[in-house]
Amino acid sequence: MKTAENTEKEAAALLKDKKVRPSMIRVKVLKYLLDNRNHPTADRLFSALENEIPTLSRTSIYNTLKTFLDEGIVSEITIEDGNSRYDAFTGKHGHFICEKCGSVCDFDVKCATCAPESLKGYKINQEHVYLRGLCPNCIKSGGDGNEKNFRKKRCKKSS
Amino acid sequence: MKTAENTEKEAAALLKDKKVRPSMIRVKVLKYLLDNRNHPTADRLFSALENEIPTLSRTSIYNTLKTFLDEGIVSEITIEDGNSRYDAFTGKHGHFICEKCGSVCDFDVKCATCAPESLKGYKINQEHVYLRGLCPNCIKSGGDGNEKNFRKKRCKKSS
DNA sequence: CTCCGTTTTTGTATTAATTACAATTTTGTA
DNA sequence: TACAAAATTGTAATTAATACAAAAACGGAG
Ligand SMILES: [Mn+2]
Ligand SMILES: [Mn+2]
Ligand SMILES: [Zn+2]
Ligand SMILES: [Zn+2]
Repeated sequence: MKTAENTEKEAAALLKDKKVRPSMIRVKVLKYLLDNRNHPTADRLFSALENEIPTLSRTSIYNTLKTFLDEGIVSEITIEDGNSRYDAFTGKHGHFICEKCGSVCDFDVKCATCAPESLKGYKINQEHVYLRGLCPNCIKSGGDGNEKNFRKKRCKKSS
Repeated sequence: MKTAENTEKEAAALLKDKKVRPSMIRVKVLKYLLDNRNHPTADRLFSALENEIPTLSRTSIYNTLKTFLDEGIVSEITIEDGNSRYDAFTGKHGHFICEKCGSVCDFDVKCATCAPESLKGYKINQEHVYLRGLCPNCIKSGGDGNEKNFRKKRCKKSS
């Protein structure tokens, strides 16, 4: 089975592999992302780790994520405006966001969108497929999914 | 041919169709989006229209866009974090953003991503396909597309 | 181990997009 | 024309993200 120690070592190894010094913060951030495929925001990462690392600062989270992005260790999910989320799972997949509860989950993208011929001459670095809608939980708990205005609200906490 | 007056009428008709009162601001915003398929930000819309409507306020742009979103008249493109863009072209298509110059262009999405079976029980309202990379212009003008750190900068003006 | 330059982390201030909200203006209609 | 409803505006507030410089931790040479 996969123990906590295991993912910690896995994270450290992954970082060394990419020539990123495996500092405590970096390892813990990457471990969190490997253990929790919940596509956290920077703020959620901070909240999740501030107990474990009492001196942690938000700036460190942003610095760490920027390093990871530059090295291709994580990808940024901009499915929601003004709240970037991060993903360390590198396999090709799409993201679904529930417009009511804000949770983001993965799904398989079957047919590649593949570079269309109308983009000849363009260099394509990343491909993202995003779906928006309602998750089963939110469908159950009222709301037929046709309400207007279930748009993003400005709220610090989001899952 | 399509005259300026024509798109103005077209915009007004589209609004009436959706039971949205075709006020001057609403018509001009929608007309701009129909005439210019450049996926403007709220700020770009404001800049484009403030001459024509000297009393215009940014809040009105935001209000207008919110109304349009609620009525499904435009869609929001969150391809870039912290800078929503808007699109009045409702046909199914994907968006490419150049990571260097920030321009956004359309492309045809051939094969539908279509609701995957792993999302049974989910209600899907929207589908977005985003590509990121370099446009031909930016490839020409130096930069092989493999630089690190050509990520978003905080800058008011972006095309 | 100690010294010293490099890297990482932190704290604070700043930027900028978006929202909240109340006041004002405009509009449609009786 | 008169009045209620809707649209527009201005200002203040919120908040994610960045800039930047100071402090701390690290790591190799001697
Ligand atoms: Mn994912
Ligand atoms: Mn488009
Ligand atoms: Zn939900
Ligand atoms: Zn470009």
